[in-house]
Amino acid sequence: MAKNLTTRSEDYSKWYNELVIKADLAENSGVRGCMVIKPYGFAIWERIQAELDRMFKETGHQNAYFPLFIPKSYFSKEASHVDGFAKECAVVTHYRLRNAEDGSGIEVDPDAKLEEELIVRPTSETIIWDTYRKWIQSYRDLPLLINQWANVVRWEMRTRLFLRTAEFLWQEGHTAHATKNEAIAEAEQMMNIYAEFAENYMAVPVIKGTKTESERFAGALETYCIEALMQDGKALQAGTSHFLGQNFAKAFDVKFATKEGNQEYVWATSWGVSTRLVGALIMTHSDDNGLVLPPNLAPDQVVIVPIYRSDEQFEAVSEVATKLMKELRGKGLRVKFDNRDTHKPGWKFNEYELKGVPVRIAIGPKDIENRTVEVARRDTLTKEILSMDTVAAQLVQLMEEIQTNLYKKAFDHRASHTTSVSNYAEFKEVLESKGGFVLAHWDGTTETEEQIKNETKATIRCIPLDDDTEAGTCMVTGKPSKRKVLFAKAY
RNA sequence: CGGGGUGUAGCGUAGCCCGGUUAUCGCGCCUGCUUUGGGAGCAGGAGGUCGCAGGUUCGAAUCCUGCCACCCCGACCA
Repeated sequence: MAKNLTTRSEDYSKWYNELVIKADLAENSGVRGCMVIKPYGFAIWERIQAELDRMFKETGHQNAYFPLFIPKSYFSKEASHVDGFAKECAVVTHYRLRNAEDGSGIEVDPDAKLEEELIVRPTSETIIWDTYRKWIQSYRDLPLLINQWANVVRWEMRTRLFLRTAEFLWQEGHTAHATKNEAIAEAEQMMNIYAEFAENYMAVPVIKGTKTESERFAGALETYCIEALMQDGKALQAGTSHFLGQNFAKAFDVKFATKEGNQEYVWATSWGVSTRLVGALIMTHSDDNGLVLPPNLAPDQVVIVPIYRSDEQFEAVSEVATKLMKELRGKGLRVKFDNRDTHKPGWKFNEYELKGVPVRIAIGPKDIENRTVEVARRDTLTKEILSMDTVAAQLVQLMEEIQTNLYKKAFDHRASHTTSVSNYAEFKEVLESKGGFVLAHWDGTTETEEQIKNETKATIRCIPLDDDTEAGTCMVTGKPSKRKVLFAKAY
């Protein structure tokens, strides 16, 4: 087991580490918590990208790309924003190296000091808003709906594979609107898209809500989020969408001429999800045999493993397998035929289980004789013999079944690990004994939130947007509370 | 940055307290034969600056000093 993976819970780290290493998902490069993502892990990220990108474009967004380096001065224009990120920025101070005069190797050339330091983007609001000033003049230029797929760097003090790495891949959407309501609607729309993606593609049930003031994004007036519950009872923030008000417009002087001819500041949103989603996927569905991928997201939905002894048998099996592969692909399935002769069937079975491929098909001499195939499900670990003539249609159905089953399993787990409590003692007891989400009344103050965090390590994950709005009194202070909010220990 | 811990082959490790031939074992890797419907068996083989630099000693993986890296706990956080 790799020693250089960061984990927190003993029981949990065991299978997580095993999985990540064995499944060839990724390798920690060892450099300040950066991460090398191996091909299979990256293929999962590419699936996430493909589906999200489609959803963004279907809602009128376009992709663009902005620079990695941000001049320091841009950064200081929005005060609360710089407060939020100042402590975790990588800074470029020089642009050249030289050979050391004493021959000791390479050193930074002191003559190549930058007039103004460059910040490696921890997020791109500042450079994007500086650009938007030049792009937006009239209400006809609005709304501006742009997304960027990029890497960002946050110099975290502690890192954790997939969940918190120093450099990570993400998408960040940045939009500008003519009215406040339109911007709020955009932020809410993107939160809903994230929730839809999490639930329909990742098969991860999420709670939609808003963040409390202390958990809010630096510079935002409102932060919408989706919160998921992992198998170990800890919460994971899976995506955020921010209503930024006119803060960035004012800081970067982005005004537009209205129909009436007035100059007004635009209203902004930003929203993002990251490679953390791969972590969410792993931690939601995996079992002791490894990763379990939902069909809608799996890079390979079906893998065909040939069984054979002689070359003649291999030829015969290959022909049937290739034909089946084409038929399945014709039905829109992502299929791989693993015809490597360097590994035995048993080895392949284990490998694809570890990698979480939803369905495995084995075809051997017996099957050719009987016109059958052996179909194995990853989610239930069951096998059945199906007729070769009907298997293609049945598999399309099976994909939906597995997708639904995984979602239901995760949903049931969350349901049984969500507890509504009426007092602080019970709150502590539940956190201690079974963890998970805890719903409780809170008086709405940062002080009480802070006190609870210090005493229990639980934070308010969100103020849910559901209809359960029964009023009550705060479990700590007894002051009035409009509704119960969602607490949990979080990653 | 504070507190604890660990560095031995691609991975995981024994040896260190109490210095002494050629540094242990497993997985993986290579070759050959037999195997192939759940991680094959046998035989042979390759692979090591024992984290780095000093010191003590006839002799250091082992003892001492310094440094480096990584891991765990805390502050920070998508």
